[in-house]
Amino acid sequence: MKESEHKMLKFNGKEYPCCASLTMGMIGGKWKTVILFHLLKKTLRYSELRKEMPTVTERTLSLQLKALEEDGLINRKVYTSKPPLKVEYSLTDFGKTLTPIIESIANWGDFVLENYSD
Amino acid sequence: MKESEHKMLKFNGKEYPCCASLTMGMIGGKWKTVILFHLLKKTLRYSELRKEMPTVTERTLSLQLKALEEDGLINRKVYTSKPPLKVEYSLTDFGKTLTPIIESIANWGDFVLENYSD
DNA sequence: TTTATTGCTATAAAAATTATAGTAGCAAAA
DNA sequence: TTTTGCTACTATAATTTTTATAGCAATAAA
Repeated sequence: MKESEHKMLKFNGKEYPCCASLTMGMIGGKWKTVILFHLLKKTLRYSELRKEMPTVTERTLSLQLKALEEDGLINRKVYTSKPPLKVEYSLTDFGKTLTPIIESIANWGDFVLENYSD
Repeated sequence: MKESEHKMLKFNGKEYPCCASLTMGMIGGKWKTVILFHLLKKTLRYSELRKEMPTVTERTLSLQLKALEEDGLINRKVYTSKPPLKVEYSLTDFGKTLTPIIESIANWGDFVLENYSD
């Protein structure tokens, strides 16, 4: 089988070479899982997310929120059209199917800190 | 609490704002989980990995293999110093602790294809 | 009146990824 | 015997992603 004949998986108009890369295409951005991790506990406003993730730039946060929304993983709700704005982000039902993955990713981070530190 | 006072987690000389970002720092490269996914089943040579991942460039594959090695997740074994070379990559014991995460990432990709396609 | 908050966007620089081509020593095919 | 291919990569440059820094408009508090 030639390289060009490698079977590609298609989802949401994008192509992936395997099931793992499909998942990573949706949650693999540097900050996407961190966003999802915080939204797991509760709905958060833009400014609340920013406080939870002080090291991410606003541009990146905006872009990743948009990507997550486009992939149907989170909802964006605007409560007032005039300033002060109130925008809330929450997991969709589809996004909630990621819960076990996000939790195990967070737990592995804790596990590493406890067992492999220095 | 000021932004600058946000508690940072330290591991392997790098700093992360939360446990999820620590994990993603190690497996969050665009192709790292795909590499790990293939090594989960068995040890593979460089050329075998390349065949499994035809859409990744060799430079990126090399760089990500090096990063995974530096983080202690995979082993690199050279069998002959003169050409033809034989280089094998395998999971370390530490890398194997990621098994449930990598598997759930791959399974979620399959799940999405089965239940949310078109 | 100055400062802060809201949820972002504009511009430019840095970092990550991709595209393309090339290396050396050996083996098989033409 | 010349061409082609295999091994595990590296070099250079282009593109894409992420970061850094600053700024917006409306409102409210100091």
